[in-house]
Amino acid sequence: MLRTNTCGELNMTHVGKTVTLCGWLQRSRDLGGMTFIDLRDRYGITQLAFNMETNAELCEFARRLGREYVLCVTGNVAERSSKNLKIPTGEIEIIAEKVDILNAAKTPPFTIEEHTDGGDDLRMKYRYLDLRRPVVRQNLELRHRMGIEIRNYLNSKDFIEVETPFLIKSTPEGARDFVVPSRMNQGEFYALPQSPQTFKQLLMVSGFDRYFQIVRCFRDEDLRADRQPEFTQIDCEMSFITQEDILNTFEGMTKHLFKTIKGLDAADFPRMSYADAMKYYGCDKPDIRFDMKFVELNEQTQGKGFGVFDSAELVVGINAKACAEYTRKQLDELTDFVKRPQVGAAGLVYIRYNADGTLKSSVDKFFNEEQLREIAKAFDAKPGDLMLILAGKTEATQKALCELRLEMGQRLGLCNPQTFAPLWVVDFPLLEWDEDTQRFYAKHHPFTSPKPEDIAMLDSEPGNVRANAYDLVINGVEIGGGSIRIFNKDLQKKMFQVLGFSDEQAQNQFGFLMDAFEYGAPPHGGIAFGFDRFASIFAGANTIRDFIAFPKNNAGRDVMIGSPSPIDKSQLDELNIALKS
RNA sequence: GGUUCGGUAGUUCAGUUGGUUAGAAUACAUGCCUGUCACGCAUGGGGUCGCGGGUUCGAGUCCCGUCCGGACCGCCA
Repeated sequence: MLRTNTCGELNMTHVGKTVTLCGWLQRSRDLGGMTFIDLRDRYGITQLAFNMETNAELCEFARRLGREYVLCVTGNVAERSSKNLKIPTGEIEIIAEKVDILNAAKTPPFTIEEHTDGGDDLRMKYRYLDLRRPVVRQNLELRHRMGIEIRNYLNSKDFIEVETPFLIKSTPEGARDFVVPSRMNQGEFYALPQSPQTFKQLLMVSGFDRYFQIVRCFRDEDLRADRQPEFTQIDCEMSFITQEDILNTFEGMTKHLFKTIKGLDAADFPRMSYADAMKYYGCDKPDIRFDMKFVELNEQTQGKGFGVFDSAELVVGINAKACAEYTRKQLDELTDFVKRPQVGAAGLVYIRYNADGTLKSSVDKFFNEEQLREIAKAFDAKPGDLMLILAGKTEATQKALCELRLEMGQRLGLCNPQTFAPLWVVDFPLLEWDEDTQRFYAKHHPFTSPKPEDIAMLDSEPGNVRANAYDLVINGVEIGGGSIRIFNKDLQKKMFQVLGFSDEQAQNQFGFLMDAFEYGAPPHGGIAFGFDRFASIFAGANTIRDFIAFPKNNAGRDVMIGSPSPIDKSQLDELNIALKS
C-alpha cells in the first residue's frame, strides 16, 4: 500500500502521527511564506501545509504543483492554528515532509468541484474527470448501497440470482431490438434482451421458485433524460403466488430501501386502479405528492352555447388552490403552456373564485354567475381558488390536463423531490388498440394473464379485458411494473391469436415457451424495476444519466469513447454484411 | 420523423436597432504576500463568435442550409 490513511479520516485523535496520503491536488493556496494544498481522494479532503521557514526547498517545490497532480505525501498530523469546521478533517493538517509526484496532470477542462463550471457535453467527454466530483461519485455510491440492500432483502426472502443470456432471439413485439450479427451463422442475427422475460418464466418452469437478477437490458428507442438504450433492471419472478403476494413482497423491498437508504419508515402504499388513475390524474403514473384531482364537468357545461364545450367529448378541470390572484400574464403563460405542440390543447378556460366571493371567467359570455357557481361547487372551490378547464377528445384532454396539473404542482412548490409518494397502479387493461396497424397490442406484454373473470370477454370485447398487471409509481415516475403470467399453453395461444399472430408465427417465435408450459409450468408472476430510475428518484434527481457511470447522450452516442462507430470492411466481410450506400 | 432552446476566450456567460479595437468572471502564466481554506493584490497571454452560403457599405447580431448539444412529442410490449 502506498498510503497509510485516506484523505477523509484523519482528525484530532491522530495528531502527532506520521502518515502517508495519496490523492489528487484539488487546489493550492500560496501565501508566500507558506503554501497550503488540498489533497482529495474518494473519502475526502485533507490539507497539506508547507512552510518556508521550516522547509524552504519543499515549500518551493509544492507551489509549483498543478491541479489534479497525483501526489503521495508523507508528514506529521498537526492541529491547525486556524480551523475549518466546514469539513470533517478541518481541525488538522499534514505538515508535509516528503512529496512524490506519482503523476503530473494537464489542467482539467472544467473545475473538479462540487459545483463544476463544466457543461453536460464537456462533462460527458471527460466523464472520468466528472466522476471525480463528489456529487457524481455520491450518486454511484447511493446506487451501490441500494444494490447491496436489494440483494440482502431478496436473499433473505429466498430469491436466488440467476444470469440469463444477452445474445438472444429478436421478436417483433415491443421495443426495437438491438441486433448483433452472427459470424458463424451468416445472415442471421442475435438480439440483445429488452428484458429477461421469457427466461425468467422458464426458470419458474424449472422450479427455481424465486428468482431475481440485477441485469442490463437494451432497447433501441429514442432517449430521454430518464431513458437510456442500455439500462439496468431489478428483474424478479415468483411461483405459487397471487398478485397480492407480489405486491406485498416488493412493497416490502421498497420499504426496506426507504428504511436502510433514506432512514424513512414508509406507510403502506396506496393502490389505485388504472381506470381511476386515468379519470382523476389523466395518466397511468400519477404523482400523488399533491392532490389537485381532475373534476369532470360535462354535465355542468353542456348546452350553454359555448361551442368548444358543447362539442367536446370531455370537459375536465383542476382546482389550483389559492391561485385566483394569478395575473393576466401568468394565465397567458399557462395558456401558452397547454398550447405547446407537446401538450396539444387548443386553449385554456379559467374561472377565478375571487376572495370577495365573486366569480370571473374567460367564458363569462356563455356562463352566468349561477352556472359558474355550479361549476365551482363541482370543484369544491373556495374563495381565492383558480379553476383551470380543458375540453376536447377524452384521451388528448386527459393527457394535456395531466401536464398542466404537473406544471401547477411545480409552480406551487408541491413537488418536493425529498418527499416520496409511492403508489401501486393496478388492474391495467390487457390490450391496447392501435389505430395505425388496426390491431390490439399487449399493454404490458403478451405473457400477461387476463383477470380470470374477464377471460370470457377476450373474444367479444378484448379492449375491456383487465390484466393482472401492476406498476409501482413513485412521485409520478414509473419505477417498476409486472404481472401475473399466463402459464397455460391454450390460454397463451389464445392470447397470441387475439394479438393477430398466426399459429405459425406464435409457434416460431414463442414455441419454446408454450412447449415448456406443457411440462408442468407452475403459476407464476413477477415484476421488474428500473434500477437507474430508482436510484435517481431516491436522490431526488430527474435525470438517470448521473446514476450511470458512462451514459450515452441524447443521440445514443458515447462522446467519450466515440461510439457507435463505423467498422472495417474486413469485419463486415467476415459477417457477410454489405452496407447500402 | 417532429417541436423547442442553445453553440462567443480553457470554462461559464454578457454582447443594445446591424456600426470604432468582441467584454466579464473564472481558469492559466509571472511577480508580491506566513494561517489560507472560493486566500488576497498586481501584471500578462488567451477568440476560425460551431461550419457553409446569402442580404448589406458593414454581420457575433438578420436570412437559408448544415453540424453538435439539451429538453420534449412520436416511439419506449
